[in-house]
Amino acid sequence: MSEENLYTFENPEYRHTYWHSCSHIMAQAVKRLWPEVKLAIGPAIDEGWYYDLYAPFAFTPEHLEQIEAEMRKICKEKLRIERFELPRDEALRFMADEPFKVELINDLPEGEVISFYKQGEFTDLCAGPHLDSTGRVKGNALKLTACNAAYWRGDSNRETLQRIYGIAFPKKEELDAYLAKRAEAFKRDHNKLGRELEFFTTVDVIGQGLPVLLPKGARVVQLLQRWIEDLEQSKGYLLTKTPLMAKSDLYKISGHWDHYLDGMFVLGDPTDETKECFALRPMTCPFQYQVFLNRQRSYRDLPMRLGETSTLFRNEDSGEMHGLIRVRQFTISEGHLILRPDQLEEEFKGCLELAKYCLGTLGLLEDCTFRFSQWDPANPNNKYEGTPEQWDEAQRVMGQILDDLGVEYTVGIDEAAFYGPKLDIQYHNVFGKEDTLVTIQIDMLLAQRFGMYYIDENGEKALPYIIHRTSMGCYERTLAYLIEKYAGALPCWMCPEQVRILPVTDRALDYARDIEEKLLTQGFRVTTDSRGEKIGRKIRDAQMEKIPYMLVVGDRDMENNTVSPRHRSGTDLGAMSFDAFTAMLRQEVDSKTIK
RNA sequence: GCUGCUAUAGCUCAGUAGGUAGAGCGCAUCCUUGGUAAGGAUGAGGUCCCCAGUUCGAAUCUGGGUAGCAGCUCCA
Repeated sequence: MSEENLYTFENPEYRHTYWHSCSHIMAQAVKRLWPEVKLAIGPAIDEGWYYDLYAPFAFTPEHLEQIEAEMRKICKEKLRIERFELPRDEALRFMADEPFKVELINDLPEGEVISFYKQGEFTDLCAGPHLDSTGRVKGNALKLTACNAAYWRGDSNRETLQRIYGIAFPKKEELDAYLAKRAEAFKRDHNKLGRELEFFTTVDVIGQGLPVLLPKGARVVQLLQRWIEDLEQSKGYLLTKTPLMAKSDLYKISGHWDHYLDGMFVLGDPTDETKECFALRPMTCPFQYQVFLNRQRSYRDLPMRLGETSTLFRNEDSGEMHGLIRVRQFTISEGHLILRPDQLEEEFKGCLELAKYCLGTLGLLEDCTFRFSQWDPANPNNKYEGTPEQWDEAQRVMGQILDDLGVEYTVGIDEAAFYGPKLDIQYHNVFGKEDTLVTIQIDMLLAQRFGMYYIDENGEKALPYIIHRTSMGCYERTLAYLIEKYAGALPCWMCPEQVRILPVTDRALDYARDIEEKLLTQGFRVTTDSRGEKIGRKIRDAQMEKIPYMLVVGDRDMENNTVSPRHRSGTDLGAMSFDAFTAMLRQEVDSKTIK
């Protein structure tokens, strides 16, 4: 970074510092307006900053406007921002009226420097760094964007604070551009667009987290499912179909009863030992293992690759549901590979390549990153199965494989499954939020619990390694991200309606029906707009519904026996023969082209 | 689960200091219709989310649910 770029927004450190100073200005403004408000923490984040506050009232949009106005004043006052340090006891006395700050100071390790930043009458406990003056912040290019709840120290057992988010730029135009971009992203929100375009809906009497897939959504999921099942067949996977529920006994063997009970829908009374108790399955593993256990297996049977389009049920807390992304019932391209140790690396590689191929074909891979999710050795609760030695071994093997494959990843501590480490493929959506799309896990524990031995080449019983994996994650979530990625205009091959025929006048209706029939016969998804509306209206409606191709047919086409396709992007492809059109469409569909 | 906000026609929303409701778009019928984003007329549609309470009377006030949204916490 050259000298002149050091203090520009191009420099992430400067940007961070700028936003951090904004958070102090915001806290100062709040303190001026409502001195009784207590301060928690106020860091810079990827986009802007927030400050967590404890107030005896709830902040409203009107409050935020007042705070913004006061912030502008503070910017104009050009207060010098000065750093100073205090010994611990003085620091505690200085912050005696701020209980959260006191807790922070008390938690600082012995010998740690305790620094403060002062601007005018306001001083905050802070490690810095900061700008040198509040005058550096452009008052008319800042905006408080939201106010929400947040737990003190991220702990749901502690105080609920109010978190005010803000964003700022050096120039007003940049702020306006940012806000406009954000508004655009909201239009792509699958939860809004997916409902508008009739991919799914929710019904209050069905319940939270249980979306109804409407014909369009159901068709997309079916097409994805067929594609994945065929693909997995071509990779040597065996298809299974296992029950959606089982007696509690199964989950007791697998460990789900001990580690996942809160997340399960239990049918019956688990405390009544005289009656059978069932539970809907939250994962497929213990069911699919029964396929391996069906008979004695030889080392020659391995690798055994099992795949299943598997519907799962997880009893999420009521506040967790979100559109198609977080639901209580979902269907995943699930699978387990049962392996000899010497097959682990190659099969893991195969799983990773398959997932990358699937996400790449969908066009989602470019927005993905990889996370090596590990256990937390210091985790005080009983979240994980197995011994530290087993975990170290599983993570060592997985780390080795990832390095051998040259996968660039971040490490997520305490993100592992209860039975083993994971490679998570994280999708970053239009709002910059991330979610797991695909996960590939190594499990060195459950085989033993289920007694899944095979006979090795020496005639001895041996424990296999197991990979839990998915090809493209769960269908509902993937559909959500496809809607956002393409703003509803899905690639033609997975579109519920690929072609809409638009007769220019009623005279062309029979001709349109004729073409529709022929396209249907060839396996394309097509409808005819037979409404007595003018052609411009029909085109507008088809475009709003993001139909890939419109076939406008009128007298001219009837005379010449042609069709006049028009792509949803606006491209008019001109008159062509029916065969030429279907050949083009067939090519696009078969190659899964994205356009 | 926690905090805050929200719920009126298929959709987007207005409305009433408590007296059973409106607009635009959409939908249906008829007319119109030769070409790239809104042709016309007529009409049908509402337990104003649900259940209690207050009241002569509740869509409106109060309480409790349910669902949706934002975020936190948790997760695919």
